[in-house]
Amino acid sequence: MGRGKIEIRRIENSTNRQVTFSKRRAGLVKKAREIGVLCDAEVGVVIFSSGGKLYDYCSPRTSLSRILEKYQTNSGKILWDEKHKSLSAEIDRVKKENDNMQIQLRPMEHWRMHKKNGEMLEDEHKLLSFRRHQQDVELSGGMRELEIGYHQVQHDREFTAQMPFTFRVQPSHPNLQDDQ
Amino acid sequence: MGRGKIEIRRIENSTNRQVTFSKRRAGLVKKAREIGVLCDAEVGVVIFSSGGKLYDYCSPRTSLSRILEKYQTNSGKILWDEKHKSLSAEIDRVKKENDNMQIQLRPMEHWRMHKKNGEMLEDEHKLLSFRRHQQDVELSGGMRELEIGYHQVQHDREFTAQMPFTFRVQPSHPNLQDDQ
DNA sequence: AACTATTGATAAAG
DNA sequence: TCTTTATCAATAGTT
Repeated sequence: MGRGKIEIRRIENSTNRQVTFSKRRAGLVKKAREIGVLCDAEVGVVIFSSGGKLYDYCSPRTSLSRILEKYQTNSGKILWDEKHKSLSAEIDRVKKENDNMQIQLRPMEHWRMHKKNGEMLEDEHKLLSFRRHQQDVELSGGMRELEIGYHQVQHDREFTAQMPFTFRVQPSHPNLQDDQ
Repeated sequence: MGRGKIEIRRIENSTNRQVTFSKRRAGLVKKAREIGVLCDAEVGVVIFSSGGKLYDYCSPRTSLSRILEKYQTNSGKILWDEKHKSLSAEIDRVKKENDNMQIQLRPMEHWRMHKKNGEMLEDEHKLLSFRRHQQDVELSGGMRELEIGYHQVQHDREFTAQMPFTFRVQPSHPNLQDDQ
């Protein structure tokens, strides 16, 4: 449709190609809009010029995103394979890191439990801590080295901060079973 | 272009709409193919009929997938689908878990250094751990609950909420001041 | 960019 | 649906 018929093959003249591209791109988008309106269809168009410039059209009341979502569920094709793969790979990587840490944490977990269960009253907790601390002293034969480890293993920030080291008692104490 | 001019508005007659859709869809795809060849462009077209049927076209030597990849990098628009969102969310979640564990691990690392420094012998450590564990059992009145906690240590808050109240200890215990 | 002669697309009919 | 055909629309080449 023009002053003469043309073969459908790459236009070698760069200027002509550029001009034809502009004209036909406008035509394509117009057609896309028209079929959308006339036939109540959803249309998405993406065009890259030979220079790499991007143009696109999408029916109103939707988005390329939504159209492509529909495309995937309808066609079964996955358009995001690459991104999918890299995301999945990252998840695997981080999860492995996670597992490793969990293994390292395991020895601490029983210990940490106590702090968590909320069923131990504040006083009980203090007592237990105290007794543990004392055991540490007995075992190690001194306070100095253990203080560091003690504070850190405890892991309960508030408590650790509050626990006074000045507050030592004699080596022997009733234990809970004995109490009853 | 036809036996008469038509307004560009939804064709109410269902049959006409269907027929027009078929014709114009073919026309649109033809135009897409032509601009691709003539102008050395890449074109992707996705069409959904009002009945929800999918049609698409894509320039040869590429794929919708690749075109859309290019679309994203070029436009900066994100066409993520739901799966991607959920994958990204999972990455965030696992990474946070990771961070938490790292914080928990920190004290153990100090502790290990201790060990390396030779301030605590392996046997001493084992003994201490054992005695602590024993105390735990005594205090809580059993292992069962501990096992539960063991698996859930990571999710402190939820865990606290879930923890059954069955395993309380008696309210009265010697307090440290009284001991003396 | 506009113009316009021509071809191309297609609405309606068969 | 498919084909035909009369018309309108798109656009190649020109200015």
